[in-house]
Amino acid sequence: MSQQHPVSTKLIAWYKKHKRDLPWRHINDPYKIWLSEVILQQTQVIQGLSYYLKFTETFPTVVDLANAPEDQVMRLWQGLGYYSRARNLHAAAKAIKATHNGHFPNTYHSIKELKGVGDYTAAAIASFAFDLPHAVVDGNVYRVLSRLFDIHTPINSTQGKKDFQLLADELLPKKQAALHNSAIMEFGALWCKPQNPKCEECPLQSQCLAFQNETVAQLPVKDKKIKIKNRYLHYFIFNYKDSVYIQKRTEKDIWQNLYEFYLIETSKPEDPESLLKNKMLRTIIKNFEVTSVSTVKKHILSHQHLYATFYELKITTPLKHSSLLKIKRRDLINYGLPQLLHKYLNV
DNA sequence: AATGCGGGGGA
DNA sequence: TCCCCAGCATT
Repeated sequence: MSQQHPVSTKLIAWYKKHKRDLPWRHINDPYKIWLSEVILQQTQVIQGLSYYLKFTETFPTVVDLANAPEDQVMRLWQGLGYYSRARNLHAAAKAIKATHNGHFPNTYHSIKELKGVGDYTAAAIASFAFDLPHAVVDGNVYRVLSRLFDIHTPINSTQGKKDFQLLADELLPKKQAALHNSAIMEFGALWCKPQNPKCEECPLQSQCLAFQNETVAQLPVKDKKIKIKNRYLHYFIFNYKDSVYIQKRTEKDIWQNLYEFYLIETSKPEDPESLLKNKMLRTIIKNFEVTSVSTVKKHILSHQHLYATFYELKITTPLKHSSLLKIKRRDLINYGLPQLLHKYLNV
């Protein structure tokens, strides 16, 4: 039986005093814990909170989620980003219904087999829902551990992932896995922050090697940086009476399985004049009246800069196009839309 | 090992 | 601007 590491003892003491009161801290339903963990992947608590409440209210059980149409799930996820999470969530719910008889898997390995569940999320669910001894390693843990032990191995390298997981495992008190995991992540989020960490009032200051060596601000080390791409999106909103036409994004690209208007994408900025002569556009519609052209809307993704223009077109005969879906404009509320479109439409 | 995937917030 | 956020899947 291993003794509790002094660092863990202090983290837990700090946690009991400073922890935030969050909805998923009061439950042990593995389904809801899973939901919260997927929502919080690469997402701050403040941003994910309302989505967690919406999802648990709309889908009280995993079977309710499994039975829902995908469009409803995507619509509910709208605005949260990383939409593969929603698709995987839905697929995993169906799998739990079909192969686990609606009963949430209760071992680390069976949990990790679910779509959208990796090392972190499997450890989180295993510990929070079943109190199994698996150490979580998320962005907070990387930061806390790299500073405490002054480790400069890049956290996104293979070696770094291995090293930090091993270290996290060593620190984990096997009989208080859930408590310890919560404590170290909350400590990273509230005290050992990326900028302006609260070193002066840190209970671990005396044993923090980075503090001693004055390397706190450099840690954690992360290599590579992504290259930003520019994309130019031209959306054509065909208005027929009180209807508009939308299409589903099915390619392996941003916003997969969300809906949008007819799109012409270019690699460079384009003038409305040249664009309206576009061949593809002309094959779809011959007669139209341009009622408005928006300003260029800039939309920032972490890896792409989008420049979008919206063209409102009035048409007098219905369109026939295999991929375009005709819906009432007021029914747009039922479809998951990229935030870019949502902001333009204000729905 | 490298890349793609959202959107919001803080400094 | 840049960085980060309770990461994961694919290539």
